[in-house]
Amino acid sequence: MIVEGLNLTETELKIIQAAKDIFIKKGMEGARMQEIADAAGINKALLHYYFRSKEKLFEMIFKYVFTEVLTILFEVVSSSMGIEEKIRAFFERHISFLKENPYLPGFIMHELARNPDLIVANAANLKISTIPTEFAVQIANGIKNGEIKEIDPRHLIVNMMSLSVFPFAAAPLIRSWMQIDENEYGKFLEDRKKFLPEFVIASIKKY
Amino acid sequence: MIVEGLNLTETELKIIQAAKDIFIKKGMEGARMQEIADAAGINKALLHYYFRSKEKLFEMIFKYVFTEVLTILFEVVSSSMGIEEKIRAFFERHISFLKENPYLPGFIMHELARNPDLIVANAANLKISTIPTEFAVQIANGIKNGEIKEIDPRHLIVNMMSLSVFPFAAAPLIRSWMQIDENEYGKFLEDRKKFLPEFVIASIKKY
DNA sequence: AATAAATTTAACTATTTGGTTAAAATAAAT
DNA sequence: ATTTATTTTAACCAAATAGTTAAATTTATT
Repeated sequence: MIVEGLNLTETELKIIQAAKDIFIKKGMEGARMQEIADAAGINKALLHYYFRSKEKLFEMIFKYVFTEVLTILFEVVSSSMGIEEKIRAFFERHISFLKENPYLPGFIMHELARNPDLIVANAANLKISTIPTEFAVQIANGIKNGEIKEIDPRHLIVNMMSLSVFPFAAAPLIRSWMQIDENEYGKFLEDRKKFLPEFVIASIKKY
Repeated sequence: MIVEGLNLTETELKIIQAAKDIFIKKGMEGARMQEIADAAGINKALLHYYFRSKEKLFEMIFKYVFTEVLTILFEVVSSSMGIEEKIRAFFERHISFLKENPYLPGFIMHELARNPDLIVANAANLKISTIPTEFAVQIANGIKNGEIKEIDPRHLIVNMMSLSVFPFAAAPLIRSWMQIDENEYGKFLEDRKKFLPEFVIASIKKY
């Protein structure tokens, strides 16, 4: 899974899973090696026996998580659907993914702020910039055909990301404002799966 | 400024300003007392002489920053303008504010994830939930009058926040994707001041 | 059974860091 | 000039934590 291709011991897997959870929840600086060892059901010595240092372990986890996020993120956008269908699919899938990984947005943003070079090192490999090109072309065609308004595809993509991600990154804040519990907030997020596509489509469609 | 009402020594001010900058950039756990002392141009002993502990200092800074953000955030929303005017004013002012405090969104989100109780302690005092009520009523009226579509005001507000805040919290990521420098990204954000109001208005207006 | 590999135990090192202390030095107030 | 408040110096303490080590123990391989 995480290590490209090859074989992973059961122990290595347990470590990686534990490290992923804890790093994502607490960040690189907040995470404790002892805590990771405990969560993996092993001891610190063995943890260092498998992964030399906290940094190495973190970099590996970050790389994997970062890749996973970007994949989910652009998978739909670069698919073969029509624009409206694509927008609907994006929010459906992206919000579902974030519901299962609610701490992910906060994690990535914080680690990015702490050490922006993490991207330079990772993003470079990950054909980031090339993936959404198809979508940009699609938008351009839509504009030509008169189906949609003249719009900068970059703004549109950033908007879709914003609308999808922010409510997860700011969840406790928004919940406190709305004065609802986690369960109710889950419904609110579920609502958005239907609401957001209409919101976005309405704003770019020509009448 | 930060301490309600009263007199602040020049030294106290220097400390508070330094602490604010460093806490916002590095977070509570990432910040170092030595670094704060250095940035304030004093020494650690004096820093502790004024502010007993890191926690006390942090809590004070957080409280202030949190209040500042919420104020800016809801100031426009609860003003006396019409809906469209209000939406335009919101993005104009909010994006301007964030441009001057680009690390703020990441900071607040991270600290909230780390310790959600920070809100319970702060948000309670800050009439958070009451402020945007006017806006909700305004939306409700707009719907009745047939000016705008039926829309949950909560979604609208969360959307406006998302569109405004996310590009700052995820700046390094987006910049890396767009392959542009800080200056160009500044222009992109400036663009959004005009683009976002149209985007939002188009999606809620009835035709 | 014998050998090798994986895991635990537990004590230890080194470093970082928040926080303290007491005395000396400087600046401000009277 | 004398007293008081502020600031520096610099050594120090205590706690947390990443990382190491070597021996013992368990588990898997042959």
